[in-house]
Amino acid sequence: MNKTREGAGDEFVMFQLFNEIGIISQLSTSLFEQGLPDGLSNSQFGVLNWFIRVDAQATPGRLAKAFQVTAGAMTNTLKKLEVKELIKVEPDESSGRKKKVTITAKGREMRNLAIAGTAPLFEEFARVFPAAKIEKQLKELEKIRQYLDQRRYL
Amino acid sequence: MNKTREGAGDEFVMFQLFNEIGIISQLSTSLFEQGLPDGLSNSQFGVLNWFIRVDAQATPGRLAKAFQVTAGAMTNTLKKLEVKELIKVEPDESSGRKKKVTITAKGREMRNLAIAGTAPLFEEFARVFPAAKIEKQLKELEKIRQYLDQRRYL
DNA sequence: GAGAGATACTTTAGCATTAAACTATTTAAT
DNA sequence: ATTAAATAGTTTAATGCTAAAGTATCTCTC
Repeated sequence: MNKTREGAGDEFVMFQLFNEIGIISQLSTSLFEQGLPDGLSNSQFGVLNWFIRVDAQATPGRLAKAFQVTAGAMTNTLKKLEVKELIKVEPDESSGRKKKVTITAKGREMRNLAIAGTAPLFEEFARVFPAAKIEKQLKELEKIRQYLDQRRYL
Repeated sequence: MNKTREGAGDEFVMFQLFNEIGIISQLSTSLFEQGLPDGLSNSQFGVLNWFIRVDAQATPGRLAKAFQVTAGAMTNTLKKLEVKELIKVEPDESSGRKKKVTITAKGREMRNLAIAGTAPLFEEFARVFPAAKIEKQLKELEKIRQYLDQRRYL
């Protein structure tokens, strides 16, 4: 969202909040990607990490929902990962329009490299920002995200 | 308690925070842009609004810093605005490599349309989220942003 | 069982962003 | 004065994202 906006207080604060969030998103993504292995983007890492943390397989649609991006965006990300052989994409037995996506051994290695490469950054943040406060922060932001997510289909 | 595990937890929370922030940034920008006048993007609005709220003129470099984007990104945004005649770009008297950017009358009108078009959204948010909490949130996020901003030049 | 509608995914066009290479101008140092 | 380095801005190539149009497949209703 955008910067300073004139207006009556309450609305303006919300505007500032989105603004701050936009900048943090940009800066943190940029910083994070510097720690990622050669050529692996934030989005791509997200997908690999999902396979380790959530489920061993998924459809493109499920992943798109998980990351709150459009199906087109996910198609794009998956294509990049497939070319690099970090994931495998197969037709789904149960339905002709679905696809089954899984992570490959090479994908797991890459994910571990990514974790290793970015760990120092997160350790640093954990030292600088008290976890208790961050957790509170996180809960509030989750509410906002949930509202936005529900709101978009209006 | 296992100290190692605890430490790992702290880092994970930070990871989640950035994740949540990324999604909110995406969703809020998308929602915000729906309220903008035809063809005006978030970034473009940001620049127009800056001229009203901060200063009547600027160099491209100053704007790039203000929005925490690269010079190339700002060049791109300014070009779009110039084509639409919402800003005017002139050579700077004082230096041959600088440029002087100002907003046009048309640009002011467009900015006002943008404010009008997006006001309902912010009113809605102000109704849903208590301003006091948002302000606290904002202050915490500002700290994180400041840290990130300082951290990036390391 | 045929047609309408929903669902899953892909493609295209357009916007944003970064990083890095490139031009041009100004400043500083020798 | 020359030359080297810093500064201001642009360009290019790559990424990400959305929205909207397009394809194919499944499901449901009549």
